[in-house]
Amino acid sequence: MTETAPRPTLEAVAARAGVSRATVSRVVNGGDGVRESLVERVRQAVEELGYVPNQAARSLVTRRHDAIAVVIAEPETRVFADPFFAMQLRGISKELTAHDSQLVLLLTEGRADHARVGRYLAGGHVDGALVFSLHLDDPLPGLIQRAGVPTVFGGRPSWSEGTRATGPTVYVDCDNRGGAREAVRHLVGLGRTRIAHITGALDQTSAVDRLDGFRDVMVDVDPRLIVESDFTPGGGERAMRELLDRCPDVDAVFAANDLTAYGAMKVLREEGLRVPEDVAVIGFDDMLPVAEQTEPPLTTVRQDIEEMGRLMARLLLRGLDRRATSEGVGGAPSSVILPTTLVRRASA
Amino acid sequence: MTETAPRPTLEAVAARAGVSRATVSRVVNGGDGVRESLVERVRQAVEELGYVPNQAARSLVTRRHDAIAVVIAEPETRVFADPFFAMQLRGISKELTAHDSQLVLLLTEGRADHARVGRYLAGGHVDGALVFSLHLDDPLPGLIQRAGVPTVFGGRPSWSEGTRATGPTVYVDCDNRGGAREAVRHLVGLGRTRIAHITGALDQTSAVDRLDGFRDVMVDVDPRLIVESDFTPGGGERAMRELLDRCPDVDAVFAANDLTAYGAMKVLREEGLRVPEDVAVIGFDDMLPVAEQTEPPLTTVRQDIEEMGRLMARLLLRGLDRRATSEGVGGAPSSVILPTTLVRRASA
DNA sequence: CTGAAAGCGCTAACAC
DNA sequence: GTGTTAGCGCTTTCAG
Repeated sequence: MTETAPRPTLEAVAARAGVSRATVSRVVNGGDGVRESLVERVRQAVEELGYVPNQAARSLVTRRHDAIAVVIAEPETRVFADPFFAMQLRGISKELTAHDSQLVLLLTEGRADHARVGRYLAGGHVDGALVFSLHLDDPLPGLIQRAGVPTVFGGRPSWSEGTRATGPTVYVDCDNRGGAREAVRHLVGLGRTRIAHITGALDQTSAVDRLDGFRDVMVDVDPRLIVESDFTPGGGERAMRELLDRCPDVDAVFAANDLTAYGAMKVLREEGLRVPEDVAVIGFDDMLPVAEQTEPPLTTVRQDIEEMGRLMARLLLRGLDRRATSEGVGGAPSSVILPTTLVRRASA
Repeated sequence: MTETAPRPTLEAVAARAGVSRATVSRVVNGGDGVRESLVERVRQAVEELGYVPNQAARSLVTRRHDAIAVVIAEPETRVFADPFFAMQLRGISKELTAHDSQLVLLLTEGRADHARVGRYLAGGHVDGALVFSLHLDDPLPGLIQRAGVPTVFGGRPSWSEGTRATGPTVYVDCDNRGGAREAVRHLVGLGRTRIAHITGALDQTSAVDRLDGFRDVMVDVDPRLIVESDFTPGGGERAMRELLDRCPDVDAVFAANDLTAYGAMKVLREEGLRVPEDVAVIGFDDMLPVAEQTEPPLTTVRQDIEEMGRLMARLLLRGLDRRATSEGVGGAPSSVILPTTLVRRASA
């Protein structure tokens, strides 16, 4: 705890530099159209006084805040289970920093918080929002779009197919379906014939898309080879047990993510089955702390999570800049699907 | 991307309710000292117009922002390796929400960002800061304190012993030393005699404190039983190998955190040693996704990370409120050390 | 208990 | 180029 000192104002700088407030303002905001000698004098005054612009005063007139909100709605679980959001946040943070914008983090837990977030966003405190819409039935994304705040979503929202009244939905995601296909094809290329899939939580589009990718390749798959799970290690364990029970002849597993694969491998080991000799295992995400630590190291589908975060921010900022300048130069930003790559390690 | 609608102002509400701006302002900010009937009328007008106060305008005059910054300085690694920060953030977020404050997240990577963060904090954009000072030599915490922003630190800062010119340093931490002692005593109670310690990164006070706790109990420990590591699973593996090499007779390991314990157990298994029969293992943190998933489940020292976050926020807010009202009621807030508890599972 | 009036610090037209 | 002049939307004395 320390004391707050009074801050010098534009006025003070102007006085010290012997110019008008307007001139100081111009210099502070880029300084074009001001004589070089004056620019220098103002700069010096700013320096000497330790002047820092008052953001509140500036926002009041510009109606910009140089701040964007990141909304993460997660009733509990996943935010902690894997470092997914931390990485995404880092990507977002980097991009915002480069753009001199601040990151306002809004974490919600349950409906009680929805109203609060809606109000905040509608309140015009931020220039835009980055929202992670994890569950199909989450009302929050809708609320947010209705709030009239420029928004980019992380992960394909469930309604992404159509166009809402408010305009096209912009989102960033990785190629879940294509990545899944590549993983399964790899398993097929290995000569495996009884290839199973442990799904993610099917109320999230990423899980649905990965399942679709699996089906794309395994067209007439024995339905018993698909077992529903939830993206967690514990879920992976339960699913693997069930799978082994239903189909003892399974010789490969494509797990919806690395954590699930980890759980599955644990069960496989307990059952005395060797990976990959008896059962090949492949994950999704390439969450380093997990994928490199399994035994054997996990073959998996990599998505560049940090880049996804960076891209979300970039898309949003670009949209904001566009509307700020000549409305409509270059067309509205559209969604981006990032490619995935198969990372071969030892498990498949 | 959507369009931003014009927002109703206080003026509009006043007109609609047939009162003055001042009255509306009073109602919006608590409404004491206003006749009940008017309060009602204003409330209704607010409702009908969907009025939301303009925070910038308000801040301009009140000089408060109802926002606090969370600064996380982490050159790379740990932020992702474990869900530590995610949990802490959730705790912070909950407390801030209850206090109607916003969370501005500042992630830094390296010195380049220090200036930026320093400027931001000094710029008076937020009412206070919550800072995670992870490394002993990090210049950022000092910078921040100098910026004159009320601050609470997460984890004991290295200089916590003395009092800085700016006043006492307030921080929240768990009882690393006591927790370590308890863990080691437990091992002793199990009849183990060759008890080793794999340290955390010793440029962090938490690692140093846990090591001290270990030493408190193992006063004349064979120095070969202490091996330095870095809080990561890979580090834990390397350390365990070295340990086994130096002291094949080791019969217990106290690892500086769960991730390290995980790495150590992996090596133990590879070497054909049973846990806990041959070597008992105990961790620190009780990071559920890790501790419950190891084989066998990990005995560990639990710290309530979310509560630490909540407490940091509470301490900061309390300090702010105090100075806002009658300066100095109840004395300056002081640091808090949260207790730890030993969670017995199967590994020790 | 309520209203009128004076800014908070800054930007953006518009003059000079 | 540079200064002057209006506010941005809100809170807060100060009268009434």
